[in-house]
Amino acid sequence: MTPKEIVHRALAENGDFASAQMLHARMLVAGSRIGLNTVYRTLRELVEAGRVDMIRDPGGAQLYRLRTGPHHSHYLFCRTCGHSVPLESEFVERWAVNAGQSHGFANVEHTIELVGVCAECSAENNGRREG
Amino acid sequence: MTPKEIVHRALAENGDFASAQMLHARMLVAGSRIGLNTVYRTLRELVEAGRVDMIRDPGGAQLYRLRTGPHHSHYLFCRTCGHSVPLESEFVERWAVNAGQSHGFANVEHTIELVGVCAECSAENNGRREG
DNA sequence: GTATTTGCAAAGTGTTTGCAGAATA
DNA sequence: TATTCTGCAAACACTTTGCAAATAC
Repeated sequence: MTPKEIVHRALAENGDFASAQMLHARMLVAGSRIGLNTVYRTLRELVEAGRVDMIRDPGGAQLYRLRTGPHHSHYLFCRTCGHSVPLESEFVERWAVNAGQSHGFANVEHTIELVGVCAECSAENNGRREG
Repeated sequence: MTPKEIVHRALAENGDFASAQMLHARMLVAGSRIGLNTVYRTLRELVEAGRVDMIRDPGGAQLYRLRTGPHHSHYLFCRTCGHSVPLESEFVERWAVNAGQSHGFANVEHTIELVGVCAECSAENNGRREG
């Protein structure tokens, strides 16, 4: 099995966003002999090829997830369990393009991340308040 | 001059987004004796107090900028010269809240960053193509 | 046999923490 | 004197790079 396949499989089995190191650990547990640098390299390639979406952890770490549709998505991410939901984001896409154009900016890329607590995790914390 | 004043002044003089280390270097150059950890600490406090906006560099580094208005802003950031423009973002703000609610997420925070090349930098690169 | 790919470990980057000394009340 | 704040340097987490062995053509 080539590294690319190993990484792809790990992403597919994981489903949600995971860090390179998490994915690497899983691969090792699954019996694959693969280096962390290869995982990073492959993930970078997949991101560049548009087959994987990448977001940034609140701590700054990069998290990866197999892209579901043909376009890049923005996600709603649960800070408690890590579950993520792709969003219908056509509006913001357009807003982003507009904002760039109206200020004379070229080659505008955007990063949009929503982080909260999903319904399930909220339910578990019913009696508690955070903050 | 207290560290808080030093940091605040450096932010004010810089105007645009700058990393903690850049700001620290400036302070040293300006003759202030201050530690990098104090800069980080103070910046964190200012962010928590809502007086400074923080974004993330494409490389993951944290950049800080004195907040201009009463609310947090989103910015259009030039990847070439580092210049930033605060955006009118009421629309996305609402989109973000909506997206969170419609999926049952609570305490949703958002990160929205637009990175491109500003008009001036584009002009300088007229004959060139990137990528 | 040459060019590419891989894995290990070391280096690099940005940020946070531990602790002793200085300033303050 | 007790408390808080500050700076240095070390620790820390994540990512990238250097290099030799393995693989492919």
